Amino acid sequence: MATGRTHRPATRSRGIPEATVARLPLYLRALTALSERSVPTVSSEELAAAAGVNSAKLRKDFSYLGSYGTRGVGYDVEYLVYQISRELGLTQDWPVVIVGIGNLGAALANYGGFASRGFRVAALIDADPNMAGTPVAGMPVQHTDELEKIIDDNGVSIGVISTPAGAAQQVCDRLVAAGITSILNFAPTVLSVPDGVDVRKVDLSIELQILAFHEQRKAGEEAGAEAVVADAVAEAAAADAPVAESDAEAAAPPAARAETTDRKGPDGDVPAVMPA
Amino acid sequence: MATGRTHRPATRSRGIPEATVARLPLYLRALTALSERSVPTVSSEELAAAAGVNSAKLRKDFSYLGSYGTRGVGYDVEYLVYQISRELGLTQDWPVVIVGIGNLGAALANYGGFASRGFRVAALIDADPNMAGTPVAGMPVQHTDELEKIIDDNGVSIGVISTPAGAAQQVCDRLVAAGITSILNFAPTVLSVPDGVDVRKVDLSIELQILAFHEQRKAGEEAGAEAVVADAVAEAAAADAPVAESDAEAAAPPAARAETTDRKGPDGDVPAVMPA
DNA sequence: CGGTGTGAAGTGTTTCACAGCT
DNA sequence: AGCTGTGAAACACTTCACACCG
Repeated sequence: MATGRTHRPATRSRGIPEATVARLPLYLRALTALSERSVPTVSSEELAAAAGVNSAKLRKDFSYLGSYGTRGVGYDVEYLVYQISRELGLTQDWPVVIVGIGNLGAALANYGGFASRGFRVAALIDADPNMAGTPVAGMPVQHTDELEKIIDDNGVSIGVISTPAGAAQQVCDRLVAAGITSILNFAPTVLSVPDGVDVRKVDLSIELQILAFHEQRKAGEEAGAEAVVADAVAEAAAADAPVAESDAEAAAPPAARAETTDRKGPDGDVPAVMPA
Repeated sequence: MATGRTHRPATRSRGIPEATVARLPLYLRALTALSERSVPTVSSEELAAAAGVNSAKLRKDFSYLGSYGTRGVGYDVEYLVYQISRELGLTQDWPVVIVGIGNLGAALANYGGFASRGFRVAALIDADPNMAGTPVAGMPVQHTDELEKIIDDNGVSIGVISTPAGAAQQVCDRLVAAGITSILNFAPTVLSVPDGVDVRKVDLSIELQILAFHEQRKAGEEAGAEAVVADAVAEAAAADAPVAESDAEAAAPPAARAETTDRKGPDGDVPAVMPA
């Protein structure tokens, strides 16, 4: 392996739990909406409902930030918006570069949610020379050759990778070498980065796969045969006992099972790989 | 609030922990890559490295699926690919509809990662009548009016929402009414759905905000002033003692007060809100 | 040996429930 | 009277470390 990636000692950041940090943006969004409606205060119950969490969790989360509420009353909306923004570091301006201006990159460049939260798209970068100069979201696409210079000139510390999987690691290496320390990766690949560099990934197909898993369970359950079916199969297979049952559409990959090795597996509808 | 949403008893899915389910797609991707290179077997160590997790976790994860490895040898790649695919429900075909064909919707429609994993885009739907018929990713966009019919005709159970935030809940309600039970939401809003409907969300700006948080911490630390600063403030505030210190850029909203790190500082004062 | 599978220990997160402030 | 803030209990997930087996 290259460097120690996966390494996420989770920014033991002095105190705020990761799980809480991940929810702060959610609270902030809800609060912002309230603020726009000029609502002066909210109770943990109301805000929790708006953010889609339960109130105990919300109060516990806020307790890590300090005591920003008033007992018997609730929280002051404006004050909280400010405190959370500050905690998240959104009171400062964060220039970001987006590398890989395909469909997704363009979507990101046009995404209003960035600009509205202290993030400023400093540059759009693509390896295709033909794209250079083409305006996307009112901004000319620049060539990869400029990458280092752009990052340096703008003091960029956050990079977004929306290139095809094949180019991601390479782009990542250049970003890191150029001084970037936080990366948001949309390419379906595991990136290796040195310690000290933070990587978060968003994988569209993974989310769908997780949904499929639950969807499958639901189907199984309502079909009368408790979700136990798939289970029994798995266990039988594990136990190596040839599944005698007939009620499962699972278990025997054409020629898989006991003898393991050999064929490509299922009918052919098994994945087929291929990254974005 | 409407129904009991947020409700995620986490599909106590007869055993497999949510955290494990979320990693299965990762393993699957790594395995698929190995499979293409015709690698017959992998050790937990190797596969873990490829998937970006540690080997103990991987072995524990696999242990929930059954005993699919061979001691002293490792795992059979093809066999594991099949087992994981089956567990995730990818051996069957999942038709999905994408509602909201803007930049992001188009990007999703073109995303190869879907088709390659058993997901089939059954239809692209948009509310703009002018888009109807326009081909996106080789497929004509259909009007929202057709939504119910499309879902019914194709037996769709998974929907992707990539509309603006304002339209999301409404679209969601229609999807649910039409029989959809799993939703992948890209709109920056909390969706209310009845029990039994699964929602996963992907919020681009939230990911960036989390990165900003960590980035801020890094900056603070290397700036000599340990991250303890913010802490002292929080604690002082909690203790309710009016922060007498001078070294904190926190505590006072509207007319913020003493600045330490001084960085961009709250010159503009309290944020300024405004959502996506 | 080498590497899986897994109890047991360790760590992190959520939920409960209520004391304490306004 | 109402709602926050928070210990403590419950639960979930991760890591350890080693027995066991091919």
